Amino acid sequence: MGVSKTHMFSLTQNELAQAAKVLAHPARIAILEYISRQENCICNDLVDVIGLSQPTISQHLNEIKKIGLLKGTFEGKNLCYCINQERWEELQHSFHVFFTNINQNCC
Amino acid sequence: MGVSKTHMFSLTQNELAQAAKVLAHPARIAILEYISRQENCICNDLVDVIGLSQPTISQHLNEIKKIGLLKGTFEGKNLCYCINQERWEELQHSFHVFFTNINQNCC
DNA sequence: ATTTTATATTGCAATATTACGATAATATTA
DNA sequence: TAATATTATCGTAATATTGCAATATAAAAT
Repeated sequence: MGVSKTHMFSLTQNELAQAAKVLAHPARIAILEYISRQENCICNDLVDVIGLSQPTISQHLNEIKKIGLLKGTFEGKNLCYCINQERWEELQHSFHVFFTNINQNCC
Repeated sequence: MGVSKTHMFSLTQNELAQAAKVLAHPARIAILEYISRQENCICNDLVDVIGLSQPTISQHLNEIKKIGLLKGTFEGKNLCYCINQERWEELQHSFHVFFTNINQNCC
């Protein structure tokens, strides 16, 4: 039907899937990489760098924000997006656990 | 428009996004976790375990197969799905590089 | 050869995602 | 205050994803 039956799965499974969904678009990968390269974290040239329209970039940023990966000032001019280090390491850990816990000794 | 403008991004960015997309559904996380727990890699009870219909499971398995994460026998009865260890470690490495290369010293 | 068992494919409906133009909102600058 | 610059939101169109019923396919068992 197009609706993910999230209730059938564990919280951990859903959270990992949701994080993966945010990374599941090259624009969002590119945005995260670009923000991380900025010294001063003023990211108002994101539109020019990525090459998508301003509303689209805004939408992607919102997806990234929703899982808590960005922190900083979000209002007005000269807004300042930065990677939320704690959240970032949290996700990194989740992916790491997932990848290392998979047992591959078969076949 | 609903089409990802993949041509605007690097191969690395697209590949990571594509891998993330496969992990972006709790059913596929659950499927991978279940397969990895099986000793003998005979996975014909996946439908009962996951709780989605057989066609839906088949579809999800196909998504996982498409990025080379599964190997084994794929035809007929008693088919045998297993994690492709090499591919798995390749993806693990890609995610690891992505997570560690992000510079967070800002704000 | 027919039945049984297990997976794949097709077709369709419902929902989600991606993208952008138009416009609104907010803050800075002149 | 008016003009400018920057981001957010709304509305809409196109495409993708998710899920299942129905059906097809393939191998094994009877």
